[in-house]
Order: sequence, then structure tokens, then C-alpha cells
Amino acid sequence: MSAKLPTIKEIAKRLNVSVSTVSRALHEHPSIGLRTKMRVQQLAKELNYEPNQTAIFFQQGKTFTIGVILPDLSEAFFSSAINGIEDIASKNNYTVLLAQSHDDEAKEKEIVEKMKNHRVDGLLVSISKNTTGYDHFEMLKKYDIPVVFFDRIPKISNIHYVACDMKTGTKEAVDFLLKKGHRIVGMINGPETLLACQERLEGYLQAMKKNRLKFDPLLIVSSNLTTQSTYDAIKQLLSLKRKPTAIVTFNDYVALDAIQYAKQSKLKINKDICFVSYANLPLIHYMESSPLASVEQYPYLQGQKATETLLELISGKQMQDGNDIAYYKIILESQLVIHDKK
Amino acid sequence: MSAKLPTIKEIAKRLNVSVSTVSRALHEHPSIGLRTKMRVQQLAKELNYEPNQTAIFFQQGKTFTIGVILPDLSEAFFSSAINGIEDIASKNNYTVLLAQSHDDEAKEKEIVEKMKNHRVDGLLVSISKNTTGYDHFEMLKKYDIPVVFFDRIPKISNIHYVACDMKTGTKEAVDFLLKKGHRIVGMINGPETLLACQERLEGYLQAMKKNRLKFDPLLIVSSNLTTQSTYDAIKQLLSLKRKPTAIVTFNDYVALDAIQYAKQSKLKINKDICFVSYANLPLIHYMESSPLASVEQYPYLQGQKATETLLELISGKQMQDGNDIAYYKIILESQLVIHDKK
DNA sequence: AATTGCAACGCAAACGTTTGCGCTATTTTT
DNA sequence: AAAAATAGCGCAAACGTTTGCGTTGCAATT
Repeated sequence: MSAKLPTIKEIAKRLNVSVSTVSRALHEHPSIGLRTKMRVQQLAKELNYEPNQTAIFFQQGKTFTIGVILPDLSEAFFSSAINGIEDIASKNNYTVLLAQSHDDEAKEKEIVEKMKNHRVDGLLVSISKNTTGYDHFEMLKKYDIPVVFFDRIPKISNIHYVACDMKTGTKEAVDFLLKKGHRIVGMINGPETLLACQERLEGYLQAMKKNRLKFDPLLIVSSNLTTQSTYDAIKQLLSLKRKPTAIVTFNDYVALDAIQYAKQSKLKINKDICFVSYANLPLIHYMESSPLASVEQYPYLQGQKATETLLELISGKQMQDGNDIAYYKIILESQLVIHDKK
Repeated sequence: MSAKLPTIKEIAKRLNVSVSTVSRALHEHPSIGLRTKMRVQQLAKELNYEPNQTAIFFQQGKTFTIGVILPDLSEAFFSSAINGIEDIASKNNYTVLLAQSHDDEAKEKEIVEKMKNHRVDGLLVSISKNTTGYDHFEMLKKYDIPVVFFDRIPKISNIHYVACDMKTGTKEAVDFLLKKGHRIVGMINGPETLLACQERLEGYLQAMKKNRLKFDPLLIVSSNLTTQSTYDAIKQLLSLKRKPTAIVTFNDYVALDAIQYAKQSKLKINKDICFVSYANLPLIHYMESSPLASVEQYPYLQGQKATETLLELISGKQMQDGNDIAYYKIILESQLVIHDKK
């Protein structure tokens, strides 16, 4: 049943020319006469010839494939990001090899191995929250596989990345709450391994400083992003003597859990206690008890930008311009979006 | 900078043996002596040898890659499905090539072309809602590329697919509403190109029949899944003389839009009018104005099952057992989940 | 008429791996 | 002691494509 796919050889044989002629004819090479070029192209179309990509990949040592490693696709942020990645990639004739780390460092390492063996031309990574070592990424340099991190950036230097500026976003968010009259603002932050956490904290501190408020360390707690951990975090905040009237949460998932806990504690959302979060979920707009405002992180755009810079790195790789390696650090401005509740 | 990757040749040269010996030694071939086998494996480890997958792909005419084509990753249903797909695939040492059709038939055809050229070993497809022709899938048979459809199934025969049984699910849903005392139950269905739409309608009809209620065609309207179209649909339902007190919607996105419209029409959700939908969104549980119940479609499970059957087809392809092609039609039972509102 | 130039094409290597077949010693069988 | 079997390894082809270099024939230049 299996139809033998026509090859360049086949065409060559039928036309009594050499394979190289066929190859060149199909690539519009100047040194092929018009007549033979036409004949080749004609027959190729007739036979429905398609170049065997695996052969080309092998021959060229390039796969036109980029690997994407991210923690979990069911998080709306990432599915939105990969949306942008896929769009740009396919626009440039690249395809996307996908894998999830499920926030497991060992799995992440495995995937990197596999991607390397697959000879992907480059890698897009949002690291697992549990990753502490980065050797598996360092190693890729030896193989000339460029890596661009996005959103979840490790705290090391000498890497390319694109991310949102969480510092100014957070600053705006805290500012917003202070202007609304809140004086005690708590924060549920995330895992310290992430650069974004540090930035959130810095933004918080800057906003406090700017408004000449003293910093109370007790108001900063952290969650490892599980529901239970978030419950613990908000419980701790609510048990304080200086109880916060507003809370900035690490992301919307944390916000939702925190809000649920607060509700069960008989607190009125957006009256007794307000929340501001980061926009991971488009659906938050459909909800009643939701954060007052969100710091938009533009996942789709981040995906696009990350892919564009990766493709640039890939094509730049050819012209080995010495060792003047500059590292891309692309920062998108995040923006506070105030939800218009009716 | 680019480290030359060690090859089988390199190992052979260093050990003064032939490449075939090295290859066999690494594959535990019986006809290689223990001594040389050990020497080869040792050196391979030392040099950090990794087989060049592109070469293997080329040589074997297999890529250990499956292509996945779906409409839009940002729909939670699909991101959850691909989650299951990726998990099963990676467990079987396959990788996932991803592409989105964005519900565009032309794009879908392009993607199929590309996947074919990439020599994917098989294809997993959820068709675009705008796809009406199926030649691009038919063509794949000639190339021996198996296809398994999931969730969004075209209305043609001779295909493999896995899907949820929407008929019984819908029946349960309508039953549920009738038991709650509703007598006029409307339905906002989706694009007719999808098999699932037909099943939903059948389920509706069966439930009505079973409860000896007469069928009012005016109560069935349809949306093309855009917000505007859904608004039009619900508007039509609400303008009926026999106005429904409960509505079954095609999916949660439609439900949310419909609910929003109803709210703006000063209707109290779950009092004046009730909704039952299909569980595309995990987040629905966090909302106040949400459907009373959902028909769970198990996207993760569907993804898993679809991948498993595809892998089976791929490995079964080897042993060409004649033409006794049986078509897999895997039906998962859907289940009505009643939301526990506090 | 001899030289140069160029257009148009072919040869063959290379990419890394697998695998059927053949070869040589050594061992086992008669 | 001769014949047969076997263990252990090498040869070389094959997969489809690209590409540097060589070769031809013919036209243009001296």
C-alpha cells in the first residue's frame, strides 16, 4: 500500500540527467539551463515530489525545529505564550517541539538531553520552579545550541532572556493600593529561585519607600504555588496584629486560592480585604470575587519576542563573529490593568 | 567554539575497529565479543557519545515524532488535552510537533503538508470548526501516516477517533434539568460540521422523548462560538414566547457569554434562568454565576487515549497484516458533574 | 588560428547510522 | 586428522540531499 515517495534520484533517472542537476534545478541555481530547469520542475510537480526533510536535516545538520520547555501547559499563561511562539515559528518555517517539565528538575534535565539529541536549532525555556542547578543549560553552549529564557528566568548571568519588568508593575500595583487608602499592604510571593520574585519584592519596597511608609517584614510571606501553601500564607497574614487590608499575590492562581480562603474566613472581598494580582488568567474578568487590578504580563507577546530573538540567534550563529557575545535582555513593560467592576 | 560531537566513526578509529562493530556493540548485538563490547561502551561514555538522531531518523525513515494539529491552544480544553498527549508521547520516547490551525481550513492544510514533509510517524488532529473538505487527511493514507482524530471529529467514516459520548452526557444534562422542574429547556448548539453537535442534539431529543415532552424546534439555536454569535443566539431564545427557564450551551465559553448577556438583561442566574454546559474550563468552580452543572469531557484522558491508539497504529504499521483495516472508535463516557454551590 | 571565457552539466564525496553478507580464526564435531 | 560449526569482526551498500570541483562544448576574444 505504501506509495514509494519520489526522490531526486528518480527524477534524475527519468530525465537522464544527474542528481546534482535536479537538485540545482529545484533550487533555482543559476548554472542550470532554462530548458532542463523547466523539465525538472515540471516532472517534479507531476510526480508530486516533496523533498525528504529528514535527509535534509541530516545533511545540513539543521532541523528547522525549536524546542520549547515549560512547566505546565494547562497554566493559561503558558498556553498563551506557546501560542505566540508557535505563530512566529511557523511564520518563519520553523516547527515547535514541545515538552513539559511539570516543575520537576530531573524531568527538565531529561528533556534537555532529548532536545539536544533531536538536534533542535534552539531552545526556548521557562524553567521549573524547583530547578536549582543550571548545568544542563550551560552544557548546550558547547553544542552551539542557543537558549532563550522567558518569563521564568533563572538567577544567573550570561543568558538571553525576555521577561516582563515585574518591578515597575509591582510598584504600580502597590501604589494603586496606597492611593486607594490602604496602609497595610501584604504580599504573597512565590519561590525564591525565580528572578521575578525578587523583582516583585523590590517593586514593593520601592513603592513603600516612595510613599514614606516603613517596611514591615511580617507582611511578606511566600507560597510554593500549591493551594495548601497559599492557604498557609494567607492564614499567616490574617493572623497578624497589623492585619493587611490589601494583598498583592504572586499570580492569579494564588489569588484565587487566597480569595477562597478569605471568603471562608467570612471576609468580604473588595471590602474587608482587597487583592491585586498578576494576569495569568483571561477568565478573571468573568468573576465577581476577583482581584481589583492585575499586572498584565503579555504572555503572547513574550512568546513572540522570545521566539524572534531565538531565531535571530540561530541565524546569527552562522557568521561566527568572534567572541563578542552580547546577551539579549529584553524587558517588556508590564502594565497595571484596573478591572472595571460593574 | 562549537565542539565537534563524537561519532561512531570516531570511536571506531580510536579503538581500531570498524564502525559496524561499534554500532553493534552499542546495541548489545550478540555477535560482539565481551571485551570489545566493554571497550566500546567505555569509550562511548568517556567521549560523551550521543547518537545523532537526525542520522537515525534519516536512515530508518522514522522520526519518533508525532504531529498534533488543533485549533487553538489557548482554549483550556486543548491545552489540557495536549498535556495528556505530551505525557504519553514522552513516556514512549516520542516527541510532539505542535501546530495550531486557528480554525482556518487553509492553514490546516498547510500544516498537514508540513507535517508530512517532516515525516512525522503519525498525526493527532482536532479539526478546525471551519473545515469542510477532508482530502488533506485522505491523502495521508497514501503515505502510510496514520491519523487519529480526537474531540473535534469530522463527519466522515473510515477514520480512527477518540471522543466523548456527548449523547448520553447531554441526555443526563437535560434529564437533570427536567428533574429540577424545568419544562422549557433551550439549547445553544455549535457548528454543524462537528459530530459532537449532532450528538448533543440527539441526546437532547432522547431526553425529551423519554420524559414524554414534545419537541419545540424554536428552542434549538446555534452559535459559531464567537461572543457576538452567542449573544445573538441567547437573544433569540429570550425573545421567545415560550421562553426557556434553562439552557444547555455548547461549551463553557458559550455559557459565559450567554450568562453575561442574561445578566445584562437583568435576569438572575440560577434563579430566573439556569445553565448547564460542558466542562472546558477548570476555573468555572471559582465563579459565582456559573452553570449549575457541566458535562465533563476529560480532555487530558482524551489526549492520552488518542496518543495511545496512535502509537499502536504506528507500531502496527510494521506488520502489514493485509488489508483488514479496522477503525478505532474509542468512546469515553462523559459524565455530568453537578456543581456544589455554597 | 590559437586562446580565453563561460554556460551547462556531471562526478563524487560527505553527513552518521544500520545491516546483510562475507571472511577468518578458533573451537567443536565426526 | 579432517570436516563442520561457530564466534567475532570487517566490508560496503544504502538512506536522500547538497556542493565543491571538474569536465565538456561552444562562443567570444585576441
